[in-house]
Amino acid sequence: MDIREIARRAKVSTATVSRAINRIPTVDPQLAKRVWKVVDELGYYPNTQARALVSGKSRIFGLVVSEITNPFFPEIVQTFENLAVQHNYEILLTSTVHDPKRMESSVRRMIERRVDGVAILTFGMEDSLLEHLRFRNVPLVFVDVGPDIPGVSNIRINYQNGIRQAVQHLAALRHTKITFVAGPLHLKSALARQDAFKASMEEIGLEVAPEQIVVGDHTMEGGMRALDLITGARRPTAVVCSNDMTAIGLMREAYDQGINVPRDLSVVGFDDIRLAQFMIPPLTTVQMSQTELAQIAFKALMNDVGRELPAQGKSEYELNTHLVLRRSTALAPVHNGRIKSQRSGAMAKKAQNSYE
Amino acid sequence: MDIREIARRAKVSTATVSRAINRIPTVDPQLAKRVWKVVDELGYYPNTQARALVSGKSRIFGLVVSEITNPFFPEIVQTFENLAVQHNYEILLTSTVHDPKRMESSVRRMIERRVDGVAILTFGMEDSLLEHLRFRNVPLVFVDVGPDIPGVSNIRINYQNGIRQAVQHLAALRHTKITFVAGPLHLKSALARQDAFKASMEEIGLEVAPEQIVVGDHTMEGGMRALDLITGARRPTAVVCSNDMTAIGLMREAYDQGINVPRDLSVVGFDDIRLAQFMIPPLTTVQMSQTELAQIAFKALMNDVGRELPAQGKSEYELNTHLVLRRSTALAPVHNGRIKSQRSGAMAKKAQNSYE
DNA sequence: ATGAAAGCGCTAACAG
DNA sequence: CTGTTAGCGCTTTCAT
Repeated sequence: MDIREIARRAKVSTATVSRAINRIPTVDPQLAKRVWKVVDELGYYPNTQARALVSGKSRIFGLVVSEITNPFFPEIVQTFENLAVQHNYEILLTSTVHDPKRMESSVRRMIERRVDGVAILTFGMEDSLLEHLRFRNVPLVFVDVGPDIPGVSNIRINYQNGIRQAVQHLAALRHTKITFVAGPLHLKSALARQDAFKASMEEIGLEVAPEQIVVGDHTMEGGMRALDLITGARRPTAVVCSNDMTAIGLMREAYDQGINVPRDLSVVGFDDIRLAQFMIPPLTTVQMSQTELAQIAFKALMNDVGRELPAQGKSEYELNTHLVLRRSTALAPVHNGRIKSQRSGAMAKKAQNSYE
Repeated sequence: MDIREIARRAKVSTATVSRAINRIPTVDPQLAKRVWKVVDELGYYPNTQARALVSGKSRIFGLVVSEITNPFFPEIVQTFENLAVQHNYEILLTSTVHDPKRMESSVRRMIERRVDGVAILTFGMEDSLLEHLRFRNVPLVFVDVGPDIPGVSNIRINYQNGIRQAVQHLAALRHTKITFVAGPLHLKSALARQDAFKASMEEIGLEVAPEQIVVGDHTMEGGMRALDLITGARRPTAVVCSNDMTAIGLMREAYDQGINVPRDLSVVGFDDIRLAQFMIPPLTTVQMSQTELAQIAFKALMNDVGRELPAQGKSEYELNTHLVLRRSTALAPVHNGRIKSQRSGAMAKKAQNSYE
């Protein structure tokens, strides 16, 4: 069943069917109705491949993520998909699973399907691959790691704001020995978070000794291992993690070792994945809205689509971050005498979102 | 840049280029090499849309889920994607977000893109929509809810095995008042789990009073609400949840109310989403392997693809379930006297996977 | 306002 | 073994 059959049955030309279906206003309402009637009766659906072939537009946006199973992404993918449906786009989702081969095949698949744009959320991509995409004038949007190339949109995350709030919150609770569990430092995003932490500490005159930074890997397992790294001789009373997964793993290990969060150890995460609020205790964390991120990325792509020229200047977008108070932080325990330390839980509950 | 340009530069016909690219063995190695050289030099990628148009195969599999953000799905999507890459397929991921309109648009998009098969993981789909797909002879695979129609593959989940193990585990820990938090009962999968629970209780002579079944909605929020429903007059000492999200919400609420899991209340989940092991305490749950599920679904689709006839008989697949012991269950507290009750944690740790 | 026909990039007969 | 050519299903000039 194709457009010709519809044309035959509606006794019009294929051109008219095409026009009717595409709601071109110049077609006679009578004819249009006749066409739609046949279309509905036969349950005809236009062939997108054929349309794409002739129009040169696939109406597909590529979405490259590191791993779909990373809780950070599903929210983004869902929002992106919602937007895609609204605008009659499809998404081509690929994951690199931290494998250069997969990254390469990702790009190849995008090109072969002739995507109209690609959002890269993988925290890092080889330049040579990028070239293949740029070469074909595919609109691109990067988060955080975008190169400074015209025609490429970048979403800059303001890590500093949220992390400063986290550090100051901890300081206000009288913590002075605050450790940071970093992510893999070859990732710009991980490095930026670490830098933001150092800067925030210095701002308020707190020194950051080398042992106050331990390197994790942004996984829950890494978070579990990280706890042992920080519970050495000079154990901190608070720890800021480079992402929520790390914080979750760390809290889980703390539980195993009988360390009570937040009484013995305050924990702050980063990202605010949906799960954070369901942790025990609910995780205080720096929010970087996944919904907003997806919206910005989609908008950036839509904005570049249809532009003929390689898009004159690069576009920059910014996404802010801020602390969300929950219950994984408390007043620093009093050093000697083990006085019954207070939990900030109740307070935090009332003050929730006070930084928003 | 198209196949003609390659042909021109390699001084062969387009047919030869096509053959070379598709690795048809009959082409002269000399020519093939010449073709590949040009292809690499120009960075040529065949246009999938054109290929699909002429071959009638899109090499796209549709994947319909309820919500991408439901932690149950990412693992499935990732596995499905891995398999897809291996077999040179793409996945078209759509979510119904529990909205009939979205469900409908899902099907429409699948058909418009001419997918070669669809895996439906939404726990329920309207028959009329199904018809559109069947009408076009699109291979279909359902989980659990599949209709008994020839040409449709079904993956049947054996809920009974896992839930029986859960109930018997609890009984062995001397629990007699065990409550079940069901999911939305209009879902076959939720109903089947509830039935399995009832049957398992009866098998060992434990009665299930009406108040021992409360209805949740398979969300964390629902799990939180469920706790209040069960902590009435005759509070149970153990609760089995219809899915892990419910269990996670319930544990979170228990924490808020000062109810200690597992000392005061044993909790068992269902699904074994990855998060379960990172809960505090790690959640004992019935595993229904998401990886296996995805593999079976993919295989079912691959198996039906290329078949000319509407696939003679329907294919049935089965997926088993089993209990994974972790640390959210313990000996039932002694009723009077509040004797220091033992945690089964340590035991469970050693006995882990004993049911596998 | 409508129709005839060219052509998007590729594959697959068919001929040679 | 290679080339010529006819479509795949649709959109879009260009005539009418």
